Amino acid sequence: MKRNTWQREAVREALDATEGFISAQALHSTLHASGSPIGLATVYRALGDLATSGEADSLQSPDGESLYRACTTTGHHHHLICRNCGLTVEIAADEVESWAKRVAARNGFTQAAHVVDVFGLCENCTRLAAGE
Amino acid sequence: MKRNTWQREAVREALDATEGFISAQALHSTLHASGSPIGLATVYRALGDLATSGEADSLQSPDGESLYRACTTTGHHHHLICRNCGLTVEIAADEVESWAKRVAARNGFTQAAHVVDVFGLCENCTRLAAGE
DNA sequence: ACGCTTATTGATAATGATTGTCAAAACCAG
DNA sequence: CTGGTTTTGACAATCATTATCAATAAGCGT
Repeated sequence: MKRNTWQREAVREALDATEGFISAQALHSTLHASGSPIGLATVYRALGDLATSGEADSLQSPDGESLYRACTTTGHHHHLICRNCGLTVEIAADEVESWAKRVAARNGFTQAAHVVDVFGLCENCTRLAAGE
Repeated sequence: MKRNTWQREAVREALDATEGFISAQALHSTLHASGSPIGLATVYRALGDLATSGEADSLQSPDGESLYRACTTTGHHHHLICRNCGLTVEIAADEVESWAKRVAARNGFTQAAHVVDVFGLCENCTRLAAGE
């Protein structure tokens, strides 16, 4: 059975309160900083569970860390991420969903999961970069 | 200055000879198996260089490893990767290209790069998994 | 061909994120 | 409250990758 513990709540809340993606380590630090004695391993477990149950998104940063983010929408979706400031926009992509399925099927693949993320410079950072 | 060493050549060749993506560790093992005394650190360095110079593609596997692959096509393309045996199919995706551009533009993003990879089980591994 | 300067190598230590372990504590149904 | 399990958390273990640094070897000028 799945139990409700304050730890899991704490992780969920901390994640909700976070803008953009955050690493498990960083989230653990944040929690500690606000006085929670939660253990690191527990944060990993909680994040893993949230990701599995679809309540959180996860992706790999270019340097190999796993980053997590609270899902605002319930469905499956992808991200548009500013590589400079970390701003994240959730994007629905039915178009891509069906494409991925089609391509997988055409090649005999099953259980297709996909990683579709767009990195770029957001409007703001574009301006900054231009003026620099 | 950039020097030419047999080690770098060896890595390039081993990568060329490999179907699909391979991890640095695996490539090192392969090289060792074929009698090369090349060091692990050197394989990492060589792969990093190849990736930087655009002679190789790199991506992160879902479990955090960095995978490398010699570029066969010069153009931009994506991958369909078997998560069990590593079989890789290169897929062109004009559809996705234009989608990514459109989405980025609509949100004010510039310099959009994207990561679009589909992981699944290839025909073969699907059969194996089913019979298991 | 020779030596010299300096990039490169490679064995190993260090790092850093993540996962495994397992006894103690917490949860929830009855 | 009590019993049966799940969950926690401190810490060890793992695993990929990076840093260290003395020894080696590339490629230049001669």
